[in-house]
Amino acid sequence: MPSENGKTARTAPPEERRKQLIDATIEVIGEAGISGATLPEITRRAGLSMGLANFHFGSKDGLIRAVLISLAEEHRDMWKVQAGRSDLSPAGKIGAIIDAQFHPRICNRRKLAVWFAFFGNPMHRKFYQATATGIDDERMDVVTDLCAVIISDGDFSGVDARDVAATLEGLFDGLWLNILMYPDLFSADGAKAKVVAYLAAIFPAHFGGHQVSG
Amino acid sequence: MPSENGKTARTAPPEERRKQLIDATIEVIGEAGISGATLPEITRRAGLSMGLANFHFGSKDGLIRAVLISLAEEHRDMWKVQAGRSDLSPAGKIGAIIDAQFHPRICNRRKLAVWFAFFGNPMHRKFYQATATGIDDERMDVVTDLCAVIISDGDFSGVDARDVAATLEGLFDGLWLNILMYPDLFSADGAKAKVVAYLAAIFPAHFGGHQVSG
Amino acid sequence: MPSENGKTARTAPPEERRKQLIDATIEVIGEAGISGATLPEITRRAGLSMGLANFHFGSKDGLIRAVLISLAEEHRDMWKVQAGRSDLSPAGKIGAIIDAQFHPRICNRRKLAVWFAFFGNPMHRKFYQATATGIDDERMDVVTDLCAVIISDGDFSGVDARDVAATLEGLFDGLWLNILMYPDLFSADGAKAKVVAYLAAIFPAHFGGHQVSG
Amino acid sequence: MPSENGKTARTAPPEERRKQLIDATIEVIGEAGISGATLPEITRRAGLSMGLANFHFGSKDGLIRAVLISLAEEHRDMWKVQAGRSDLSPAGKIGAIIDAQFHPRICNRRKLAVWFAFFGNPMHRKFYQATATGIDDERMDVVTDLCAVIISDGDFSGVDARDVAATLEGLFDGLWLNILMYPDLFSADGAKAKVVAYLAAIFPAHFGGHQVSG
DNA sequence: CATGAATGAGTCTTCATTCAT
DNA sequence: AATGAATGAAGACTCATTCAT
Repeated sequence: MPSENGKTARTAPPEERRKQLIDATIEVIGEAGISGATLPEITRRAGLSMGLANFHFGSKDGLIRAVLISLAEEHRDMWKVQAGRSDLSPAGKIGAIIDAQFHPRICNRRKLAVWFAFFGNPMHRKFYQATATGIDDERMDVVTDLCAVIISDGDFSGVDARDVAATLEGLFDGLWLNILMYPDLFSADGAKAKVVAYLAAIFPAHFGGHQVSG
Repeated sequence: MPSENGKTARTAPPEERRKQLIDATIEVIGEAGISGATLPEITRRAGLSMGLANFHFGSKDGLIRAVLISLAEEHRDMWKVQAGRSDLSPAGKIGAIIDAQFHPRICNRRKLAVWFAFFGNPMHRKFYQATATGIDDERMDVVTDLCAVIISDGDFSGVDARDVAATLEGLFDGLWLNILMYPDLFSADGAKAKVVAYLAAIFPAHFGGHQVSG
Repeated sequence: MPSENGKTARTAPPEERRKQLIDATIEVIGEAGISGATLPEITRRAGLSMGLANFHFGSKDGLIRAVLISLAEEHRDMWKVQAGRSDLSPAGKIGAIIDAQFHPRICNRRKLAVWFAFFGNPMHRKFYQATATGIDDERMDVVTDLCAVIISDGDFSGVDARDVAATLEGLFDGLWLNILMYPDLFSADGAKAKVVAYLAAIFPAHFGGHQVSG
Repeated sequence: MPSENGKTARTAPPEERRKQLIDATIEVIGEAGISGATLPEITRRAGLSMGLANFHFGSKDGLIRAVLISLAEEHRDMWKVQAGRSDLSPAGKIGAIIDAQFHPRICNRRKLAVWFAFFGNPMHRKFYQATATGIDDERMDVVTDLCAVIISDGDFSGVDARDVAATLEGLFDGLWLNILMYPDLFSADGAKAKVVAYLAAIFPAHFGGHQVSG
C-alpha cells in the first residue's frame, strides 16, 4: 500500500531506499563534487536520516561505490544493446554506439560531472579502474572488431583497427569533457558529428556523406 | 646568512616560498586529489609551517588558485613558443603544438592528475573557466587559423577549420585522460601518433606519410 | 514446531531467549569490555535481532543488569552450598568457600573479565553495590562467624575474626585480578594455595600442613 | 608574563597543557568511567577546545595512554624511593613500600577508579600490560628479594619468598578494590594494618607487635 | 514472539584559519 | 618572514531505541 500522504513510506524495501540515496548522491556530486557530497547533504536531499545511508551502504564509501556501479551499468547496458543489434551493419553498429555515448540519459551535465568527479580523484580513479575498466575494455574490443571487419571489407591497408578504436575512446572522453567544461561551444549533437566526421575521414565509403544514425 | 643546519633558510624571498608551496601542492594533489590536499599535508611536504601558506596566499583557496595559474601559464608558454616559430609551415606549427601538448614537462602523470582534479570538481571547474578559458580559446583560435590556411591552400572544400580545431581539443583532453587512466594502453607518443593520424586523414597532403615534428 | 532450517526456533520461551542473550553478553563483555558490548554485537553473537533484546530486557541497561544478577546468583549459590555443608568443620567450610571462589565455573577469564568490567565503571559499580553488596556482606559475615568459632576454640587471642574475613575478601579480589592480568604468573590453584597459606599462618592448627579441601 | 585575569594563558608550553588535560581526564574517568570520559567532557572540564586534545595527544587514545603512563610513573616513583632508602632494614623497606601503596597521593578514590577503569576493559588491560607490567614485575622482584633476605636471616624454612611477594601483590590490589567499592568498610589505614598483620603472621620476628613504619 | 528498517543523538577526528610571539 | 598553539565548525560513523509488520 502506498503511503497516503505523498511522502515516502516510513518503511520501504531496501532497493527503493538504495536507489533514492544513489540518485540523491548523483545530484549532489553533480552540483558540489565528491568533496561536497557529504552525508548530511545527500540525506537531506533524499529526505532521509543520515544513519540510513550507513545502514544500507555500510559507509559513505560504499554509497559512492554504489553510485559508480550504477552509472557504469547504465552506460554499459546502453551501448551493449546497440552493439548487439543484428539489423545493423558494422558501421551502423559503431554509429549506434556513438549515439549511445552521447544519449541524453548518459551524456547530461549531471552525470558527466559525476564521471569526471571519479576521474579527478586518485582514490576514486583506482576504484573506477577496479570496477569499470572491464566495461571500457570490452567496448574498445567491440569497436576494434567492428573496425576490423570494415577494414577487411574495404581497402584500408594503412589503418590499424585498434588505433581507430583507441582514438575513438579518446574522442569520446575528450568531447565529454568539453561538453562539461564549455557547454556553449560543445554539444552532444556537435560531438556526434565530430566523431562521425573523423570516421568519415578514415572510412569514407562507410561513414561519408550520409547520416549514419538517428 | 645561510641556515647552519641544512634546512631551508628561516627567511627567504616570497617567490621562493611560493614556488616551494605550489610544487608541494601539485605533488599532493597528484597523489591524494584536491580533497586530500590539506594544508597540514602540503606544508609538511614543503617543510614549512601551516601559518606560512596563509601568509603567502591568503587562504588555502588562494594557494589552489596559484597552482592552477602556475600550471596554465607553463602550459601556455609551451605551445605559444611553438605557434610563434616563423621557421615552420602551418602544418609544422600544428605539429609543434601537438608536441607541446604531450611534452613530458606538461603531460606527466602528476600534472595530468592535477588538471583532472580541477576538471572533476564543480567549484574548481568554475575557477578554471574564469582563469584558463582564455588560454584554451586562444589555442583553439590559433589552431583554427592554421587549419584555415591549410584549407585555403589546398582543396578541402568540405572541411570546417573550427570543427577540426574543436575535434583536436577533444582529442587532446581525451587522450590525456586515457594516458592518466590507462597508462599501459596509452602513452604520450602513441597519443601524438593518433592525433597526427587524424590530421593525416583530414589533410593528407600536409600530414600524411612523413613525420611532422620532432 | 521445531524450525526446519536448523536455526533457533522463531518462537521460544522467554527464559531461553533471556539466557541466550545473557550468555552472549558475557562473552562479548569478556572480549570487548562493557563499552564494546553493543547491542548489534551481542545480538549478532546470539543470532537474534536487536529489537528482541529490548523486548526481553526493556533496554540495554536492563540486559546488563540481568547479566550481573545472573553472575552474582551463580556465585552465591556456589559458596552457599559449601557454607551449608553440615559434614564440614568450620575450617573445612572456609576451605570449601575458597574452593568455590576459585572454581573453574566462577573463576575463568571470561567471567573475571565481566566482574572487573563492572568494578571498573562507576555507574556499574553503583549498580553492583545496590545489587550484590548484600551477597558480599553475607559471605563476609559467614566467614567472620566461622573464624570466630575457630578463634574461640583455640588460643588466638590477638586475632580479630572480622579482620581475617576482610583480609580474605581482599585476597579473593586481588588474586582474581592478578589471575586476570597475569595468567602466566597467577593461577586458580596457586591462588587457593596462597589463601590457605595465609590462613595456615594465622590458624596453624586448623590449616597448617594438611590439604583442607578437594 | 602570566595572564592577568587568572584564566589560563591563551598560549602555553605543551607540557602545561598536557598536564591540564591529563588531570581533567583523571577527574572525568574517576567520575564517569572510561566510557564516560568523552573528549567534549574532558576538554570542557579543562576549559580548552576539543581540537587541542588531538593536537597534543594525536588522538583520544593517545590521551588515555598518557594518563596511564602518568599514573604508573607517579606510582613507581613513590615506592622506588622507599625501596631505595639505605636507612631501613629489609622489613622496614617492605613496610615503607606498603605505606607508599596506600599513600593518599596514590590511594584515593579518584585514582583508584582510574586504575580499575583500566583493569576493567580488555583493550586498556592490554595496554596496561604493555606499559606497566614491567613496573609491577619490578616491585614484585624487589619485594621478593627483601623477603628472601628476611628468610635467610631467620628460620623460616617453609616460606617461599616469591609466594609471599605474590600474595602481597594480591592483597594490594584486592584491598584497593575494596577501598574503592566499600569505603565504609575499608580504609587505607585499615588496609595497611591488614597487610602488616599478614606479614606479622609470616615473619613474626620482623613485623610482629611493633609499628613498622609511619 | 520476532524482525529489520529508521531515527537522532553523541563521539572522534580533521581541517582551515587566527593569533601571539 | 615564520612558527606553532589554539579554536570552532563540520563530517563520518556508531549506537540505543522505536515502530510497523
